Amino acid sequence: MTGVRILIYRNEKTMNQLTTITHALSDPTRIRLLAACLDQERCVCQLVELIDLSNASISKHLATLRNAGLLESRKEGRWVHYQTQQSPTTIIADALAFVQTHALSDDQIQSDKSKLAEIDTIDPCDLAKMQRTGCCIPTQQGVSL
Amino acid sequence: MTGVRILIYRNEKTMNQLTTITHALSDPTRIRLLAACLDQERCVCQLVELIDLSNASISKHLATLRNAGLLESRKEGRWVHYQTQQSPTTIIADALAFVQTHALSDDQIQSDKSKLAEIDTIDPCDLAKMQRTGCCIPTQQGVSL
DNA sequence: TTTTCATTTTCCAATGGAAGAAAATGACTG
DNA sequence: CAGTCATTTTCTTCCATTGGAAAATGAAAA
Repeated sequence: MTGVRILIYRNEKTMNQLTTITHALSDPTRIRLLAACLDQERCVCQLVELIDLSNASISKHLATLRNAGLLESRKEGRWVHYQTQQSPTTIIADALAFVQTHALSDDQIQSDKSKLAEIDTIDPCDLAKMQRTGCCIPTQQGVSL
Repeated sequence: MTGVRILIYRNEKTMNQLTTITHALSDPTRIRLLAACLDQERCVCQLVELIDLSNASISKHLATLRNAGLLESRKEGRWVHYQTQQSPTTIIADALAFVQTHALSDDQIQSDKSKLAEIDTIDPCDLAKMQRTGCCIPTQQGVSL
């Protein structure tokens, strides 16, 4: 058989997906949220605790990241858990790698890491209650946060 | 000497640079401009010819890409030539590679490639004159564009 | 079933980005 | 120097995005 068919993929939605992803990555709050979910799953109330914005705003930022395909969410009762896309296409994998490579040296992201370590020591139910009531919850190590 | 100093770079401007770059990449017109400059230097009038927007808009988009560090410009008399950053930092190199890898399969970018090949056959002075006067310039192969 | 509650959506005000027209720049040309 | 001209900047308008408050959702708990 002579002659070679070269198949060239032309995808008219490539641009759309590309700019949806870069737009999702163009906001510092969303970079912080993504970085917070890079190494482990986080529930919304943990992310609200991390970042000083209303839960409505955090929720919208998370939706933007999920719609771009960078995060995925899992519902467990009343709680929603977010983590980075576990079945990434190459473009998503590359975008996540880009953030992983270039965001972690940022001071804010570093201090977020520390605060997340603290947040991890608190029962999410207590976290949510604190956010609801605006009060601190006493823990074994004293009063948290 | 015992003890190891581990130097951790903490850069408070990392986030700023990261989002400046991703914001520059979050617009289809800017992706097209960047893609057009990936393989060779282009002057503004060539890019205006490629994309159906005012020269003012093109100029502003190019400035955004240059301010992000993705493009660099070279002035030659009244003409300004743009090309991709020739001394890229790692984040810039990664961003350019991201576009190179994921934008080229887009239909619009593909047809831009074809049109750029046509544009390359035209003397930039004629191009500028066409844009000035709104008239076509006859060429050896007939009437261009 | 009614209440509680974590999260999302809706609504509105404020901000930011993108577009073109026209003025301004800065450099060649006569 | 005056004129021409490629490009950039300014100005204004329009549309998209962000943020919080409050209503809506939907799932557990009482």
